[in-house]
Amino acid sequence: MTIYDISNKAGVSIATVSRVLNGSDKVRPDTRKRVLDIIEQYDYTPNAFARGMGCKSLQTIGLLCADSSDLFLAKAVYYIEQGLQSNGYASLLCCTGYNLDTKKNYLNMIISKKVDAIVLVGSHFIGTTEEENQYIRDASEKVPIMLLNASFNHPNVYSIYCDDYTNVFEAATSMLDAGIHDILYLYNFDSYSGKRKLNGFQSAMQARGIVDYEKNIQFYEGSLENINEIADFADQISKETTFHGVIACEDALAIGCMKYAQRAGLTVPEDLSVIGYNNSMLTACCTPELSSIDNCLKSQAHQLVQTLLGVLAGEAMPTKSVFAGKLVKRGTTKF
Amino acid sequence: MTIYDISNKAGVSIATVSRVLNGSDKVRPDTRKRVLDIIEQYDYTPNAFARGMGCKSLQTIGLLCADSSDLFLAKAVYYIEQGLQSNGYASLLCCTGYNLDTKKNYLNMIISKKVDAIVLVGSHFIGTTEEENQYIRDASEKVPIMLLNASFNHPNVYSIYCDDYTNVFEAATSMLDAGIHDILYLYNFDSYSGKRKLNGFQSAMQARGIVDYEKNIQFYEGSLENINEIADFADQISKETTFHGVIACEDALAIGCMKYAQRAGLTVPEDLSVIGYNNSMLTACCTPELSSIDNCLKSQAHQLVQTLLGVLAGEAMPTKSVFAGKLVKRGTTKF
DNA sequence: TTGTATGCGTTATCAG
DNA sequence: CTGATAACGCATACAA
Repeated sequence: MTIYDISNKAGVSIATVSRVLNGSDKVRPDTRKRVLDIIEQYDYTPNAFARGMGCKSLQTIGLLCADSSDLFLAKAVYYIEQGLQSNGYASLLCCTGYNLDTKKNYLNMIISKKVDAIVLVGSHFIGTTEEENQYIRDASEKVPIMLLNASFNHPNVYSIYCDDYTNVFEAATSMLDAGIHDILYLYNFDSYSGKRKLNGFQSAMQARGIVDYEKNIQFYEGSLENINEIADFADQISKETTFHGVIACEDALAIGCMKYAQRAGLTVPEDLSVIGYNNSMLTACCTPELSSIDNCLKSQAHQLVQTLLGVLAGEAMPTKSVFAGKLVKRGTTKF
Repeated sequence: MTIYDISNKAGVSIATVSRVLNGSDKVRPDTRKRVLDIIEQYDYTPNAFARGMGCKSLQTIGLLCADSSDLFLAKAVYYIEQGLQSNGYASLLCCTGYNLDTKKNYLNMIISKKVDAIVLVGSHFIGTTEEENQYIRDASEKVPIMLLNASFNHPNVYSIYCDDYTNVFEAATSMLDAGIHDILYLYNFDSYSGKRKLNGFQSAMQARGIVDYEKNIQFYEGSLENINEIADFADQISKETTFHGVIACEDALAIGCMKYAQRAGLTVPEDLSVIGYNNSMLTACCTPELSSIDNCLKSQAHQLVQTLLGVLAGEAMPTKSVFAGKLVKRGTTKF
């Protein structure tokens, strides 16, 4: 079924069919109805590729996400897709994995599909060196780039993120204020956001004149899926250093530490205070419930969609939208 | 940048450029190199739409998933995408939501993009009536349809699933054997898989001559994200009926029940035995750890990809691949 | 081994 | 309001 078949059966030209398809008002009502009936009858759908050749907007946004099975990223994707969909945009979602070259390839691939804009979901797409980020600059020449939970200064790149630095800084400071000076900082990514969080921790330690805190900064490279493995890791650490508080850059890491505490016969929060990050559903799964930093993902996603719509409408929009997160206090902290 | 620009700059015809692009061996090495250099230099990527017009395979598979933020579905998508990618296929992922019409629209949309096959991730796409499933039959006329965690009899439709019926039947029977006769069955979806699980429970009850078990079958319609809301729900139920065992069709529901037990001062598993479903990371997040039915998602995903590759290669492949799940016993059961 | 010409299914620009 | 026709960028049979 092509537009030609429909035009034949309806006794009109393809131009008229095209007009009906695209909602032009310059079609006589009865002609329109005749065409629509044929379309309905033969269950005709225009060929997306031929349509794409016309070079106009396809009302499609490219979504790039490192790993759709990550709790945080999956939720982000969900919010953004819903927001775009309710504004008439379809989403093209690609999971790139964490390899830089793969990310570049996917980005090029998705641009070649003539998307109206690209959303990079999560901070894994921003590297540290100029060179690592060149592919983003290149892409921004062609379409607007939206960043969720990351920041990057460049024309046609819009950043929406949460002030992770301050969040961790304040959480760490609260813990110090509560008299806990030996804090374990646990992280699992060197992404943009991961670095900001780490810096927040370091600054808080320095500001209070804590020395030797570097030995309590630990990188976990396993999977977040495996809580018991995280607990093992915490157990290992406990043999080399002491800590009465934990700040983790992911809720799963924090819960792994709670499991370690339980195994070691420690009581949370009396013997060990724990703070997670993302304020995910995991916070309610453990006992006591996990205190966690909320980086207001939902608001970020909403702001991202609004900004994107504005950009596409040609309006001037803020290149940076920064949200303040907050520590949601539950049972794993006593302050 | 088009194929014409490249051909001009390289001093060859577009046919030659096309051959280089598509890896034809009928190009002289030095010619190939010249073309590749120009392509590299101008960072040229072929237009995906023009390419798609040629009507051949685009090495792309359409993935439809109701909700990418669902823990189980997100993981399924991840496994499938990885499997396809490592076999040279790109994935087009769409999150449809749970509305039937939306699902139909997405299915048509994705078919119009000339995918080589479609994977319906999760059992939410299979309805009970002939009519509800007509859209799947229609789609199967055009491309192979792969079902993950669901079953549907129709030519060109391939089902990969776990025997949910037996899994729940056996779990319930084990609980009955352990002397627990008042079992709460908690579920949140009437999907294909949801119905099979429920049937398994009902059969087990009937087989043992348990009467009045229907009042202990409860449907939870809230979000799985909110564990405390699930606990509230369980609390409500406990006021109308008594139960010393819980079987839930999702780990999150089971954990909600554990939270209820904790609030009510009940000890798990002494006062209440709990079994979840999916054997997800949540099982390790609670105390005691949750016994859960493993529906071997990873194996299902692997089998799906292998079957799909076979189908696309024109080989005869099994229309049904059924896996046996198993109960992974942890701390919430004493049998 | 390389080049030429045609078709793919739309949209958009003209005429009428 | 409607129709004819030219792009759009690429793949490919057919020629050379």
